[in-house]
Amino acid sequence: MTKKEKLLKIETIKVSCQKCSLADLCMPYKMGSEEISKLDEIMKRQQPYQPGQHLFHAGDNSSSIFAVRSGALKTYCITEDGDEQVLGFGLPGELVGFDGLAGNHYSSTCVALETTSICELPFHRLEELCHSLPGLQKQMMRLVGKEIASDHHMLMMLGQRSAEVRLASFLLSLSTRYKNRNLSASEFYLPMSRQDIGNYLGLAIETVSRLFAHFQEEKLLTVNRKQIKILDHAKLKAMVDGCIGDISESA
Amino acid sequence: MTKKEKLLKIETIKVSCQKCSLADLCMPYKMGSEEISKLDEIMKRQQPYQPGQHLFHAGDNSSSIFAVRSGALKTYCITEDGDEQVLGFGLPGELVGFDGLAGNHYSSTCVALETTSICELPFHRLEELCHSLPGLQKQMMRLVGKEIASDHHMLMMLGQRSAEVRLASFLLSLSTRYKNRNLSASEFYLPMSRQDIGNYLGLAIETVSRLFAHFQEEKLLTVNRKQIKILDHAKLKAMVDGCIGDISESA
DNA sequence: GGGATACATTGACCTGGGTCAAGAAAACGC
DNA sequence: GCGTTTTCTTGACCCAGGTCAATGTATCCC
Repeated sequence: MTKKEKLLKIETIKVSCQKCSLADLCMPYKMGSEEISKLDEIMKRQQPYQPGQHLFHAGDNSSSIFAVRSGALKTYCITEDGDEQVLGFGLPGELVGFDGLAGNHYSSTCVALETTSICELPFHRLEELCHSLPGLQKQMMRLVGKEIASDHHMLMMLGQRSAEVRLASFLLSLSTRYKNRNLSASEFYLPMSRQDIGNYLGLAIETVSRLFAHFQEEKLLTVNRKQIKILDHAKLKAMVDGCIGDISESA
Repeated sequence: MTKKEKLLKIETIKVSCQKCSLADLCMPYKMGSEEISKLDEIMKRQQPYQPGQHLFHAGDNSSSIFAVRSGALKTYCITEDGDEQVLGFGLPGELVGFDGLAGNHYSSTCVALETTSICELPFHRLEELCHSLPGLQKQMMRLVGKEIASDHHMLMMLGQRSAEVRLASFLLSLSTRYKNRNLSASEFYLPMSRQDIGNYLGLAIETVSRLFAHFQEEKLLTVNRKQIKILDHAKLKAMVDGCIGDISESA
């Protein structure tokens, strides 16, 4: 919301999918270079979003899928009595807005957590293109399937896992996702607040805090505000296992 | 698993999508009649599944989407330590198997709860057909979007709702779905066990039982084993509201 | 720099719903 | 029909994690 980051030099606005370092994680994955350049043509790129700025609100007419180039997003719903349920986070190379495919409007809301640059893919152009590009068609299905599998993973977490396991699983998921983006798997920055983490995992923020403290005592990791350093990946993994296959980001 | 229902006369095996009473809820929704007849051509129809018989297991090579003609399905995952998480139930006119779109295999398992007749739509044929039929393409996206929205609804339930609200919401969802199938919205049969309900809603079966008892005391409904009669739809709705928009089956 | 604001941690306490156990009532199989 | 098995209900007890409250610590903005 503030302007502190306005000075941040954004040099990523006009990069084609072809040259994008995230191509392997994103829409172009496994598509031919001719297909990718057609994809490029329909892609809209704009000024980056500022923290707190919304990509879309629940109820908005839906028109596009959004790919994250840099930064981080949060998607959530608002219940009728006004509270929020965080549905997920969007990291670079990930896509949001699939829920808009269902009808004419989004059922969720999406907001930038930090300064975030975005590539926008209009539905109707995508749809057209799907008819001529079998690779894109496949890709859309793959991504949508991944979205569904990821939701199922969360349902398992919320349905049967202890608070401890939920947080461990969340941290490992972030770790894997950063790793796939060629960032450190063991040291990373949490783009979201404790509030968001707690809400996402179905826990009170106090519980999240206490678990971080507990994990530190156990020498599993160190936390300093939003800076995480994972010390014992294996032990965290062991906590989560006997749980669920690691779905995170196997592509 | 038993054979008690084997004698049940199934007269629904060879009905075309054109004439199917569920067409408005299912894949053909809003498609032209020429499109539907092409859809019909790729549709496989088989002998009905018996209770306990599986449509697919997690890990199976994925090849099809399945539409329920009659009966009921349960989809679930198995965690590594062997317990089950119910992901949802398939009623007539609903589709399962979308999670198989992600890769080469299903990530969930699907089983018949009662004698269930099924229409099977092979992916590769669907994909081909999508290229020539824009209506089908749209429809696939719509259905997939609905699947995602429904998962999001469950995440909200598990993330923030009390046991009472979860069960009320579940019953209302069934009520709406039966109503859309021209069955009674106020009196219906639960095709799943208390175990399945509890697991699905993230509750112990004892809690489910107690809530049913409690709802009866409050004159909200009557329960007799699996037979439900809703007496005060409004009050149930009120419990759930201040919660979430009814996503059930608005199509 | 400093006061205000938002976010995070920590402690004390409490409760919703889980667990364990026993019994009732269907459904099943012969 | 009649044991057996499975499913459901009900009661007694208990604990993981929620709530409330106080304190600490960045960040913001003038």
